[in-house]
Amino acid sequence: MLCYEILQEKGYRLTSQRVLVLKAIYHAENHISAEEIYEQLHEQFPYIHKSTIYRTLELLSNLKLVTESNLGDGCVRYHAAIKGHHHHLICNLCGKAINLDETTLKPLKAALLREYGFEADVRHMVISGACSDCQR
Amino acid sequence: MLCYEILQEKGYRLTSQRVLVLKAIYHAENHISAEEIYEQLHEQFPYIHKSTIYRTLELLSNLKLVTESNLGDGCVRYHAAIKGHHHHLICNLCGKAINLDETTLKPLKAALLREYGFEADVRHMVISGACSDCQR
DNA sequence: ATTGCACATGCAACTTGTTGCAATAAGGAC
DNA sequence: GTCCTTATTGCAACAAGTTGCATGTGCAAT
Repeated sequence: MLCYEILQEKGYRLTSQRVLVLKAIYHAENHISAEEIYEQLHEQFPYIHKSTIYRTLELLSNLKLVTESNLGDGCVRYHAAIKGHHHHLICNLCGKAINLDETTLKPLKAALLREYGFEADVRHMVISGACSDCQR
Repeated sequence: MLCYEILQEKGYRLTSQRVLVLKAIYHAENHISAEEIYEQLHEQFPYIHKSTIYRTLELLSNLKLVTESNLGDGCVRYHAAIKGHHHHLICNLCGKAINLDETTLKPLKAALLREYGFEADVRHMVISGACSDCQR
């Protein structure tokens, strides 16, 4: 798996804890929170410490191997960067998360660059509001 | 001030703590965090408890009297809703926050409604990326 | 002005995430 | 395989925010 090589290339060590965190993220169906990763791993491998999970996620995030999203429920969720980008529409009322197609954001990205010279990183984009079911 | 009436109209009590929190938010130059409000008020009025601040902010936010924004620095910041909406472009590199004009978001809002039936609440919108100064 | 009651507050215990530091172990040199 | 260096980990103390509950207080009725 490429990620392991990227870690080593940059001089980071390939520890069993890091491999386990990467696997957990890659095998997760959807976005997964730090706490979910911790609970999942700690059950099988009780020696793994909470702080290690958080520090590993910070590292992987800095290396762009995983993507962080704050879906507004109070915890940051992680996703394997190699699986591609998602954007989310979060319903404030029922909590549903709708995956958003990248093309919908392209005009905005272009407008921000044109008008503000701002290179938007839409990987982190989360838009809250009301989904079609929850509107009156 | 209208806010006090809105509180009472909905059956909430007008306590000195709530008045002080509202004032702090209205008099703040920019967005202000819960902790800043707490420190500011606790200095003058030591009887005010941390949990009261957090609960008051949650209430005011639910009543749409204040707007929450997560600028990505780890804490939620508050802003008086009556002062109007801001949107932010946050630079991942230098941390600068650029105010974003509402008109730039209108096409996106329309597209989300058209394509997903999603009524986006752009008051909470924060877009991260790289500002013009920080791009190579 | 007084009373009663439900809402709001203060408090303390708790949860969740962070940090400093000593012990451990990855991985290169031999 | 063994040794050495230093990044990484586990741990424990800490920080920030949340929650349950007894006490206090706004405010409506009298």
